Amino acid sequence: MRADAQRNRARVLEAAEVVLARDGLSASMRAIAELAGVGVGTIYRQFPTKEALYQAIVIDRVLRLAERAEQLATAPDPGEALFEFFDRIVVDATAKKVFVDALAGAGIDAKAGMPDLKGAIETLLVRAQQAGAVRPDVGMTELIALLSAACLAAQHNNWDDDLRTRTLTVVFDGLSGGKPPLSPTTGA
Amino acid sequence: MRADAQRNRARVLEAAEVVLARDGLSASMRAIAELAGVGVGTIYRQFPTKEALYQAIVIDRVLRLAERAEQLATAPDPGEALFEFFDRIVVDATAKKVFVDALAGAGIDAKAGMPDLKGAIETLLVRAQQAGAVRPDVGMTELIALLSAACLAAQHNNWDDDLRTRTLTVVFDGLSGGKPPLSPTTGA
DNA sequence: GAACATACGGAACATCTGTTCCGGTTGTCA
DNA sequence: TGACAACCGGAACAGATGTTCCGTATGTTC
Repeated sequence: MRADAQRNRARVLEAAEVVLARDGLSASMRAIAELAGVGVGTIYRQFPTKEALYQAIVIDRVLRLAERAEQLATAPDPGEALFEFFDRIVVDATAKKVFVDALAGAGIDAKAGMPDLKGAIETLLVRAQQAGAVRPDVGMTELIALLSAACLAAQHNNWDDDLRTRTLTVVFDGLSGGKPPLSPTTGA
Repeated sequence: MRADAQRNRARVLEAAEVVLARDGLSASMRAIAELAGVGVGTIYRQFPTKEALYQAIVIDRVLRLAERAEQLATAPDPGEALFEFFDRIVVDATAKKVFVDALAGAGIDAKAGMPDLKGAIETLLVRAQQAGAVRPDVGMTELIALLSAACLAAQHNNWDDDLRTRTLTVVFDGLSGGKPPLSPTTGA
C-alpha cells in the first residue's frame, strides 16, 4: 500500500468520525471528503460503499465498549459496574450520532463483524442481579430497551452531564427496584 | 370549495397519516400522493409545503393529547394519572413515526400553532408529587427526558404491549422513588 | 532519474427529493 | 346545456445524494 494512500485512509477515517458524529447516517460522502481534504473517489478506493465506511467506524467503537464491559465483568461492585457501563454508553451516544443510528438499526447492517456487545451486557446484568443490586424480574429485553431509549434521547435532545446524571438516576433507581431485593434467588 | 377538492383533501390527509406514521419525516410526497390516488400537484393545492402537511397531522395529534392531559388533571389518583398519560404518549409514539420525529424536534417547527402540551404535563407532575406518588426531586426536565426517551425507543425498536408495560414499569418505579417519599414538602 | 503501477481528484451519471407549471378535465351555476 | 372558473394529473425543474470513471499526478522501484 502506497504511503499517500495510507495517509489518506487515516484522514478519511478521522473526518468521517467527525462528520458522522455530527450528522449521523444522513451525512454525505462529499462532506466527509471535503473535511478530509480529498476527493470522493479517494474514499471509494478504501471503502467500497458508504455503509462500509460507517461500519468501520461503528464497529471500532462497539469494540471498545465491549472491551470495557469485559473489564467491568470482574469489578468488585456488580451493581455499580452495570450502571457505570450503562452511563458510559449513553455518554458515547450523546456525542456520536452514527453510533445511535447504528444501535437503533436505522440502516447499518450491524451483524457483520460486530462484536458480541449484547452478551457482555448480559453478563453484567446477571452479576448485578445475583448481587441483589438489580431486581430479578428485569430481563435483557427491558434493559436493552432502557439503554436504547436513553441513548436515543441523549442524542436527540443533546443531554448535558447534569441532565444525563439526573435522568439516569431515575432509571437506575427503577432498575434497583422500588421494593428492596427479597432474596438472592436468581430470577429467570 | 369544490366538492372534489374537499374529497381530495380528506384523501390526502388520510394517506399522509398512514405514510407518515410508517416512514416519518422522510416520507416522500410522491408516496403520499400515490396512496391517496391523486397527483402531487393536488397535495400542493391544499398544503403549500411538505412541512405544512406534516404540521396539520402532528398538531391534530398533539391537540388530542393535550385534551387528554386536561381530563387527567382532575383525576382522583394523581400518580396514576401521570403514569397513564405517560403511557398514552408512548403508545401513540409506537405507531406514529412522524409524531416521534416531531417531538424530537427533527425538522418540524413545532412552535406554530402547537398547543401547550408541556404545561399540561407539568400540571400532572406537580399534582403527582403533591400526592407523594412521585419523588419531589424530579423536575420537568428529567420527566420530559424520560418521556422523550421512551417515545424514541418505542418507535425505533417497535415495542409491543408487553415490552412497553415492563419497561415503563421500571421507569415508573424510578419516578416513584426507590426511597419512600419523606415528607409532603413540595420540592423545587 | 526513468518507468510503471498505483492512487488521486472531481466531473459525470443515475436516482432520489421537494416543488412548480400548465394543458386538459370537471364541478358549478345560470 | 353551455360557459367559466376551479381543479386535477403528472411531466418537468432544481437540487441533493451515492457511486463510477478516467485523465492526470505521485509514490515506488530499479
